[in-house]
Amino acid sequence: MGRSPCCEKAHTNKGAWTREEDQRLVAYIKAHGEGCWRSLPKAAGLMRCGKSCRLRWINYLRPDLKRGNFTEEEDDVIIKLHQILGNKWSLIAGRLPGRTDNEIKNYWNTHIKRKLLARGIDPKTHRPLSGAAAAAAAAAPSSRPEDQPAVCSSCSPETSGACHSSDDDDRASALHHGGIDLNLSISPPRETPPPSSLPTTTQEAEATTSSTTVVEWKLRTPLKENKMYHY
DNA sequence: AATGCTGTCAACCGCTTACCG
DNA sequence: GCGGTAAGCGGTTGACAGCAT
Repeated sequence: MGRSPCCEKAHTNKGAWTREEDQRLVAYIKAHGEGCWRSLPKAAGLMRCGKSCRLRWINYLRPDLKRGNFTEEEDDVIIKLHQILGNKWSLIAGRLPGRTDNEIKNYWNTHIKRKLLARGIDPKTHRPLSGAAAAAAAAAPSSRPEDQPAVCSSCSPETSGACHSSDDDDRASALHHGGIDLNLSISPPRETPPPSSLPTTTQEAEATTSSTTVVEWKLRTPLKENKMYHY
């Protein structure tokens, strides 16, 4: 006895989404809101499974998404949160308005991991690499003081990786690391960014002015911004 | 110009968790 | 409390773009 499939695979599209599919999904959600993902594809006239629709909406079409490069501040927050939370991408994403778990996960795997390794830090444990790995890292170009491990000053390198083992200690740990209040209390993720996190770039400013504008901007976005489109 | 390699990231897969009757 | 279903999550894959040779 296996799991029942999430959808009728024989009659569903897979792979990259087309512009028309995006438009259908956006139009449906704008009209009816995010409801039952399982029934949404049929209602919206999409030959996709609900999971696929949900992913497409959450990771690409949501109007409150912030596109573009991660800032140094975001990098730091991700590193600090990962040190505390581990691979809990959705929790990390919840602290970075406009960023998705998938985006952060990809960014971690492609950029931050390498950045930490270059600093001689094990991206899994956030502890300094030992032996040959450390030597190799030492030869790497980035060895500035500000590039030193994101390990709290009161933790020794030997203990930093395991110094916050208790879940009950998350809040204290958040305050403990880097001196920033990460406020890890549980709250509904993906909320609209607070006024204090107003966009700074023109594009971001445009992206927060209206949902319609953003969706239209995304659907107009050239191939470079969305290389998976096969329009 | 052609080919191979590498980096990026959207999308899929399968497992876990939450919810409901 | 139990079982079924839907949603959520994290790991992985694969297509594409750009760079190096």
